[in-house]
Amino acid sequence: MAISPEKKMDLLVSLAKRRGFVYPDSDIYGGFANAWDYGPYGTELKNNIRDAWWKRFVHGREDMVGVDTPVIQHPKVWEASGHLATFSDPLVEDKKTHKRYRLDHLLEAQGIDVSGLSFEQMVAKADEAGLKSPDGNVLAEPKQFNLMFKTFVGVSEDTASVAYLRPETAAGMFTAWKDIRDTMRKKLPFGIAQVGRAFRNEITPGNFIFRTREFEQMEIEYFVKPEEAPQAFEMWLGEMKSWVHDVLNIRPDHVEYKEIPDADRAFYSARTIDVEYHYPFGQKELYGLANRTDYDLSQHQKFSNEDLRWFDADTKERFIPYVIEPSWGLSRTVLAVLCEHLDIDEAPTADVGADGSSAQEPRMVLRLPPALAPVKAAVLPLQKKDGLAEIGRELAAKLRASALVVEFDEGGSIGKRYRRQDEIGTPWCFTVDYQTKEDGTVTVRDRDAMTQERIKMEEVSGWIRSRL
RNA sequence: GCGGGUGUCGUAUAAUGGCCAUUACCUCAGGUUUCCAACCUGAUGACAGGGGUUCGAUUCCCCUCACCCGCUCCA
Repeated sequence: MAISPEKKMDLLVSLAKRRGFVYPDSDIYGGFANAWDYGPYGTELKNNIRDAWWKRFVHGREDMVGVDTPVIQHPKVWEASGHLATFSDPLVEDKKTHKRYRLDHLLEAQGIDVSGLSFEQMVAKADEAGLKSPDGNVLAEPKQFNLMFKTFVGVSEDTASVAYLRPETAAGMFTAWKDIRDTMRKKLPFGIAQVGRAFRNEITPGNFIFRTREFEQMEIEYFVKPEEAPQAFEMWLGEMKSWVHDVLNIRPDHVEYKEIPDADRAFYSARTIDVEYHYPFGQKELYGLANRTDYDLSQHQKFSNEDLRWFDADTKERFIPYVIEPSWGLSRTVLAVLCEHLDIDEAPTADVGADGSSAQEPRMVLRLPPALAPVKAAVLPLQKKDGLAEIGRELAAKLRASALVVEFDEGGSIGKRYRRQDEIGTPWCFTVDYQTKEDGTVTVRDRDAMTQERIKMEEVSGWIRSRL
C-alpha cells in the first residue's frame, strides 16, 4: 500500500524513535541540532549495510584492498586537495530582504576580478566599491563560512598547529597510495576502499539523517591507466546499479542516474554521474561516481615532492594513474533503505465475522532484505505455560550460538509479537506450539506473506542461513 | 545566520492564573489466550530549559534551546 510522501517521513521518524533505530542526539539536554543517535536496531542495520558493502567490493574482488586512515591528517593534505582554498564561502546578507549572497559572486557581477583574493581583500574591495545587494540595499558585514571543521593539535592552543577534520574519506586513500603501491604487489587497475566518518560544517543540514554535519561514507579510489578510465567508469556504474537493486532491493524507478553536464562539474572531473534516490522530501543525491583524472595524485605529488607515478613493467613507462571514484553515503543509504521498505498493508485480526472471514487491520512493516535486517529471526512460544517458553528460550540460545541475531519474546498475544517484529523488519518468526512438544517441529512465519510452514527445530539455523 | 511558524508522558492529544494536569495507544507486571495489534486488573511516564511579573505561572512577559517551512551553501 502506498504511503503519501508527506506522511511517510513523519511515520518513519516516529517509528525510528519508537523502535530504536534513530534517536535525537543529546535528547536529555533538549537535543542538539541535526545530530542523531543510531539506536540498537539502527546500529545493526548500518553495520549490516557496511559489512555487505565491504564483503562485496573488498573481499569479493581480486583488484581491491581496504584501508582505515585518520579523521585528522596532516594539514597539507587539504592544501593539496584544494579543500582549504575552495571549501569555504564568503557570504553577505541583504539587510532589508535578508537574502544571502556569495560575496565573490557579487564582486564578479560588478566586473571586479576576485581570483586569488583572500577573504579580507575581498571585503576591502567591496567597501571600496560601495557594494550593494542586487536589490540595491545595504549589505551586512560579510562572514566567512568554512565547510571544514577546524581543530588544534598540541597541548595548548597558542603553540599548537591548526588541523582539520576530514570533509571526505577519499584523501586517506591518496595519501596511502604510495605505501600500498610499494607493498601490496597489485597491478593496475586496482582500487583502495575505506569506510569512515567525514565532517562538514553544513550551513543547511536537515531532513532527518539526510544531511548532518557528521556522516559516514564508503568510498573507493580505483586507479587505472588513463586510456582505460572510460571503461572503468562504466564498470563501476554497473556495480553501483547492481548494489542498489540487488543488495538494497530498491526499485529501479526510485533511482535516477544523472549525468552531470560539463558546466556543473568540478574542474578536475572528466565525467560525473549522481545517483539520486526519490526520498519522500524530494529527489536527492545518494551516491556519486566521478572520473577524477590524475588530479588528486598530481596535486599530492606536487605538494609532497614524492614520486607518486606508476611504473609499467611492460612498457617501461612512468605515469600518474587516473582515478575513478565511486562514493557511497552510508548514513544516506540507511535512510533510503528505510524509506524504500517502510510499508503499510492489511493483516487479519483475531475477530472472525459471521461469514468466517477475519477482519482486517492496517499493519506497518519494514520489508528489509533479510541480509540487512537488524534481527534475523524471533522465537515465540505460543503460550508462556506448559513448557513452551523453555523450549523457545533454548532454541533462541542455539541460534545465537550459531552467530545469528535472534530475539526471544513471550509477552502478550502471538499476533502482537508478530507485529512488533514486522515493525523492525525481522524476516521470520519461529513459533513453538503444542505440536513442537510431540514432534520437535516449529512453524516459520514469513514477514511479507504472513504465511506459515513447519520445519524441524534442528533445521532452523540452516534454513535461515540458506536465505540470507 | 536571517525571516515565519511550533514546543504538554515514548506517540497522538485535552484543559487550566489556585486540589495529585485529561484521554487513547505504546511500554511494564499479573491474569486470560492453542497462531496475527482481542480481553481483564494494576503500574511507570509530560507542561523544552532558564529568568521575570504574581500571594500563586504549564498558562502572561523576556531570553535560550530544539523542531518545521523558506533563503544562501552542498568543490
